[in-house]
Amino acid sequence: MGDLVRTHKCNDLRQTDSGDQVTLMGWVLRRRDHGGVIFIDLRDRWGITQVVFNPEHNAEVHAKAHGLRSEWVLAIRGRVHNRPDGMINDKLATGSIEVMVDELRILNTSKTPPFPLDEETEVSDNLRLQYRYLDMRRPGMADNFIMRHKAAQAIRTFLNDENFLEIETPMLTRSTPEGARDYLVPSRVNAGKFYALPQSPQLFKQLLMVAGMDRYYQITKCFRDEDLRADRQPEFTHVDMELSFVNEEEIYHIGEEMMATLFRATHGLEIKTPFPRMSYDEAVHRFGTDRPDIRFGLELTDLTDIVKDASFKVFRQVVEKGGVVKAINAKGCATFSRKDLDDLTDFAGNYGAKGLAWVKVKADGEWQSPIAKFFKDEECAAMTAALQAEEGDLLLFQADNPAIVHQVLAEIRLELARRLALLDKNEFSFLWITDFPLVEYDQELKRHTSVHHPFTMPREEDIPLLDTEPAKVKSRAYDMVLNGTEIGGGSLRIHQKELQDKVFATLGIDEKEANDKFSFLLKALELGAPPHGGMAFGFDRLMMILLGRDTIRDVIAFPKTQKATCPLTEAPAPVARKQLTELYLRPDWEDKK
RNA sequence: GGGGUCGUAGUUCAGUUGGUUAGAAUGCCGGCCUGUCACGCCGGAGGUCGCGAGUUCGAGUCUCGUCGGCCCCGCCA
Repeated sequence: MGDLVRTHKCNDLRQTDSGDQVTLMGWVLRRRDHGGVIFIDLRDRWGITQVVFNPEHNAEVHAKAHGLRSEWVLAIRGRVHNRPDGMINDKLATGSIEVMVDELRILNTSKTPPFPLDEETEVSDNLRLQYRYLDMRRPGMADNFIMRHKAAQAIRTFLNDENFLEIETPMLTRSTPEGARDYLVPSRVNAGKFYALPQSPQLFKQLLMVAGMDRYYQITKCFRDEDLRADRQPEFTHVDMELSFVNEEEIYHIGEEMMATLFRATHGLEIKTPFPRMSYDEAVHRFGTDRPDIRFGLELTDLTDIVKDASFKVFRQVVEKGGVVKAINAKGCATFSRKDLDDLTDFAGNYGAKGLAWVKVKADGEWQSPIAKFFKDEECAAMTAALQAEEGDLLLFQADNPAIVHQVLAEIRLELARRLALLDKNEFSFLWITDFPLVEYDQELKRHTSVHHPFTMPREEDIPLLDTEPAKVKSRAYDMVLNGTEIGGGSLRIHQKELQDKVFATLGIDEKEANDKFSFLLKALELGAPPHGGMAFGFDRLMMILLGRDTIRDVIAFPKTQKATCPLTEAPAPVARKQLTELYLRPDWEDKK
């Protein structure tokens, strides 16, 4: 750069700057060489400015500019000119001016990039991640990270103003039972012992409440060693918070105001608060899921009572075995072709459906369907009434145990919404889900497991049920759902040892194990733990929705592939044998090959 | 652990029923061009068809395996 000092960014200059001497630095976005005059679009994080090399203005600099190529890094000094009449480019914020270059310094050259840095070309994920620093130069990507920064700042400002303290918690901590698989870190100075990377700062934030910090937050990394999805990465970011001496209402209020602040800061959008609330039972009953997308209808209708005595054996036997029969009325979808229905049946199969019964409602309410013949007229009429079916509708049935019926129909409901283009990315529909069960029975483990986590407070009036019918106990937990995605959740926590012991017992964690794994928490609960509760938001998912992207990878600077590798650094990678022996690790995978 | 899909020039893709020398666009290189803004015109280079077997007179194309990307199920308190 020599003695050159940047005076402006590439989005700064306007006609009011005409005549000024300026110095810009940035990358060559495009070069238009007319043999005579040469135009370069110079790009930086802020924008684009056209710079001009004219042989009549400065022959030496013009000659040098001939050699410029894409993504070379330049410093240019020159004078701002208003563009000639009719030459104004409306597509550029700086399109009414250009900089006539007096001095050109090539700060660095560049090889031809391995893929075009425009927004249009769809480049393979592998290549993008391998050259992530180039991928991030593309305008659409750069915007994501600018917005992510703004969002984080808005959240910090809001929580600071609400008297929260940002406090860091350890990345090297201990493995705890329950939950996801841990990432483990061997200890060099403690042979045979391991740290775990945190799945969340859950226990530390509770201890911060015991410490009297009263209101804590942290925007922090969490780690879970599970298989990846479009919206799941092994390391991801939580907006984590915890409050003392609060009830649900105060926590809902904080969550709602934080979202309102966030949408104002990022989209300039006023979202409506308070958010609607729905119990877990209602959500599952009406939508088949505890994270319903309420931007559209297509709700589930329970037909179990109507078909329980029908001559259709498939439905009747399901009901006899304690299953349910539910259906969705896909309004106006009787136009679906045989292939559409076959595709939908295959789709349902992904979620455990054994089939997908369908009915097309014709004129006069007549049923066109492979199963129509199994039902009496009054049964058809009762179902038609329950589903509010009209001519032109398509009815989709699912009969099985409730878990399958709900999952299948919930997914079909979403698939129908996608096919019918009912999902508006610019609509943001928030919802609280409340009154979750505390525990559910795990058939494989033959015991109850936490729906939220083991530190969740049961509803007080349900506590006696812990001994008799744990599955009926409701918890004081809540999820925030945005457009069908769970973006956050939390609970009031247990703050008394007796109750925590009781819940551990319900989960099949005996006194020895509880003391072994959680003695530090149990001790703290006996040393003046205040009532407390909180929540955590999945920051990456939130940004993904906010930016209308289809994958969480687009809002993470250096994400992993589906196999949890990093094409850029080639992590994970082998390590030297010495490193292993230092850690008291003796690999046997070579023998196993 | 399982299902699906994709892999051809630097990039994005096409490639018929298995049949001569694997194409297009863009990018790249060279030349021309003084008002473009996805500049234009002319010319050129560029391929281990992911990898390995197999079938066949002959494989980008068919079969099997394998590696990798993506989507999904399971898993993710």
